[in-house]
Amino acid sequence: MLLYNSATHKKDEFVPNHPDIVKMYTCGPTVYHFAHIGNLRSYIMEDVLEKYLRYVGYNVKRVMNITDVGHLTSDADTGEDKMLKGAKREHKTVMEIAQFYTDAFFDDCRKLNIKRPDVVEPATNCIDEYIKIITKLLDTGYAYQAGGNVYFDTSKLQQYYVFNDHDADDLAVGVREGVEEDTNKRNKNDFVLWFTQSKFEDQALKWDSPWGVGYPGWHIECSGISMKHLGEDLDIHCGGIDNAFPHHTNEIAQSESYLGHHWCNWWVHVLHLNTTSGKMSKSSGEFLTVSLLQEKGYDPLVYRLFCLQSHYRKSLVFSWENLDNAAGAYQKLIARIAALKPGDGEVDAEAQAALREKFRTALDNDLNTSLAVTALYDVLKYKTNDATKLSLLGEFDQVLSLSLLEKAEEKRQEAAKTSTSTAGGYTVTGEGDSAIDALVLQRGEAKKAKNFAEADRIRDELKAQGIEITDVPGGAVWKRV
RNA sequence: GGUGACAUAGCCACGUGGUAAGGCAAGGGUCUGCAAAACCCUCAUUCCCCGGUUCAAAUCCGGGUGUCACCUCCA
Repeated sequence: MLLYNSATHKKDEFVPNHPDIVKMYTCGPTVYHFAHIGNLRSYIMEDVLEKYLRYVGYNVKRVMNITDVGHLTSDADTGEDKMLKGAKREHKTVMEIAQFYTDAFFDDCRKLNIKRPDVVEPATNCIDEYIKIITKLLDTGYAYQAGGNVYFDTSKLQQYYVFNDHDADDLAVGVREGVEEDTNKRNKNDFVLWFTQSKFEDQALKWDSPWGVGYPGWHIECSGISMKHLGEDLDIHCGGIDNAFPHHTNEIAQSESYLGHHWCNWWVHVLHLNTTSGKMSKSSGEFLTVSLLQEKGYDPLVYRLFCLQSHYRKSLVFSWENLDNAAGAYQKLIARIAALKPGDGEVDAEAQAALREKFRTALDNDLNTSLAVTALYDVLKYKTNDATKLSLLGEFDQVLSLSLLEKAEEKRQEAAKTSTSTAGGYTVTGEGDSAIDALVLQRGEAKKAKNFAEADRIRDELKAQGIEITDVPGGAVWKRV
């Protein structure tokens, strides 16, 4: 498959380092607050990538970190630890905050059918790894101590900027006011590998190290965790586009300096979800969470479909109108699948191969999920039996994870879970409530007598109770909506 | 200021040189007392603008304009 690589700025044919396994690393959440749906867009798209790799036959080992320490609100030495900030806000300990929001994150993932990575590793579990790496970087001259901290020396590198052509001097311009310069740094881009106790007042998370009691910098975490679980090389490293610089740039710097050789082959960056007024963030505008979508009556999978209809390398604009668009599409899609008959015919291998080809061609081209969704409609429209269609839809959904067959089955069962009352040749089908059946029968009588005012009155009355009546030949069907 | 993207119908969106996918919405029809649902049909002579290359350009090149992101915590 062709997969765009931020490091080469083009689509390259994906070939893993080892034929039997794809090593994939994903930057996980900083668990100081709920994830917003923009955060989750990245995880949805990465989930599709992982599942597609498995679908085409690769074994995948995927590792994700949980940032529960060391991620500062500023890249200088003066920022506040995000975890500590979250803990202060909610009057809890850092570990309580981490646990709570880690659980919340995976709960959101579950709702969006995002598979849990094979390895999920909190940053605080790997302190020894970081110390090992930092020690060697100091020994080999890639790092230095200053002001109690350990810094990575970017001037020791041949090429620091990997993803874009920044000029070091450009970085000075446009730096936001209020960010204090860290005078310990020898070079503007140097970053902290290890903070010492000077950063701590009375918080619990600190570890002993050769350079004093302290805690690790943010960037060292991903390098350490990746190497711990995936070894000295990596096929794919993914994350949000904002991580490209400085986070991933710094990861490459420290990892390759430590290893002495090339580290990761593919860098996959997912673009942001924006609102109509700009970038989505936790601090401004509506804080859009999966729970909020649910409160507003949306199935979280509607949001997944919304993301899949776009491409991961295009920024996507969220609006309620756009989400409604996806909601309508999802509902119709499920209804059409529910109308297919499971036992209808033998699976037609020839038809299957033709349709499968379209699906694979789409995803083989840098994960074109929009066309992969179109492939679902191609299946529904194709002139073949329902058994073939259902088998293909189920197969494609291994990758797309829209719960197509499950939702369709639910819909079928809902339709089957009904009772009927009959009077005068008029059959009422409902959810088993004789009082409501009686009213609907009354409406049938009124209709028969051409008393449409009365018929509509009863329909309105039931509608006020959240009950919807649909006329069918020889009777009516009612359900709670 | 630097860097990198993007610009296709009312909306979302595919398309990477050979007569503009798909979805949502909308309109018309079948059905219905009316609705709803379902099904059928319709819906961009044109792809931000101006030049150029070519037998052929939404696609390539040059120049504009606009939007967004990153450079600074953020997925």
